[in-house]
Amino acid sequence: MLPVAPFNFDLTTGIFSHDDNDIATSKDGRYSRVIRVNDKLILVQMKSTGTVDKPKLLVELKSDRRITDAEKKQIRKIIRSMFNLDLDLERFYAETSKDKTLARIANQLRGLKTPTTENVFEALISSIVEQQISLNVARHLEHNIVKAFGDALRTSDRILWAFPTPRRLASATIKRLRKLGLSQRKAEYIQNIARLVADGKLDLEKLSTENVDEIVRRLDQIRGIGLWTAELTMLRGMRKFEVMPADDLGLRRVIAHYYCCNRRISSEEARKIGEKWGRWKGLASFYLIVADLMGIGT
DNA sequence: TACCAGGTAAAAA
DNA sequence: TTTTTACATGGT
Repeated sequence: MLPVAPFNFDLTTGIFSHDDNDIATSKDGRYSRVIRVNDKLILVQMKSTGTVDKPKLLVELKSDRRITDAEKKQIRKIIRSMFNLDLDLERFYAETSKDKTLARIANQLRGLKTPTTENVFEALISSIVEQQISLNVARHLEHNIVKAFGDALRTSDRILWAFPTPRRLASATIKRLRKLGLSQRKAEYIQNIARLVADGKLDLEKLSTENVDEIVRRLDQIRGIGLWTAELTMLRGMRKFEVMPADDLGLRRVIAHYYCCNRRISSEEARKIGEKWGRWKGLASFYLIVADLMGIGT
């Protein structure tokens, strides 16, 4: 499989997958995760056989059921979309090169592509879980949800989990969700949204083809979704690279770190700083967050 | 021990 | 209309 260059496979897969992760693992240069196609769980294992500037991926599929050619094709499409393999990063770099701080960071993170969730539903539910609480706690809760309502695939040496379907979460009781550590409210939000999606009353994939303002307007009408959640969902699940979640405390902290001498800044100030990134506000934000995470560029 | 953490909706003012 | 408060839980 050929990604659009540049693409740094190890950097991209390494950020959100670790050897001890139960959803996506990265070990010895090999990235593994489970993808769901036609209700079949398929283990996808990938490794890089190219370079950042001549990227090439080797993809292996495993399942206890037969995988049809049509499904193989579908999986390749999902992989291309999950790692944004068709995204041309050179355009992002070129169009934001006037910002020397970002340019320096981008140079060090060259080839980093933002991961997109397998479907919008996953991005939305995760974002709701992450409201207000620390990322550490949120990771815990998401883990609980996946293990309670997701599906497991046994591999030779471990168990990997696929994110719950809307149908499964729609059938979850509030009591059960609360037992996982969610607040009463979040349990209600999640159950409600899962039901809307499962019943076909909310088509998130279709919504993602709309423009940003329309998506915010529509999502904002749903209980439990505000601007922050809508923006995070668009960035993580809808490939809206122009969207910057400026209300986000973590992003504001990171922007303050690189642009405002660590002074606490408001979301308005963050948005103002983000203006210089044009249609790449979201991707630029992602780069800054990763840079901060890795301790790059002071 | 309290307080904060990558918000939101509902109550109160 | 604007401001305050409750909410779950792990870390400090």
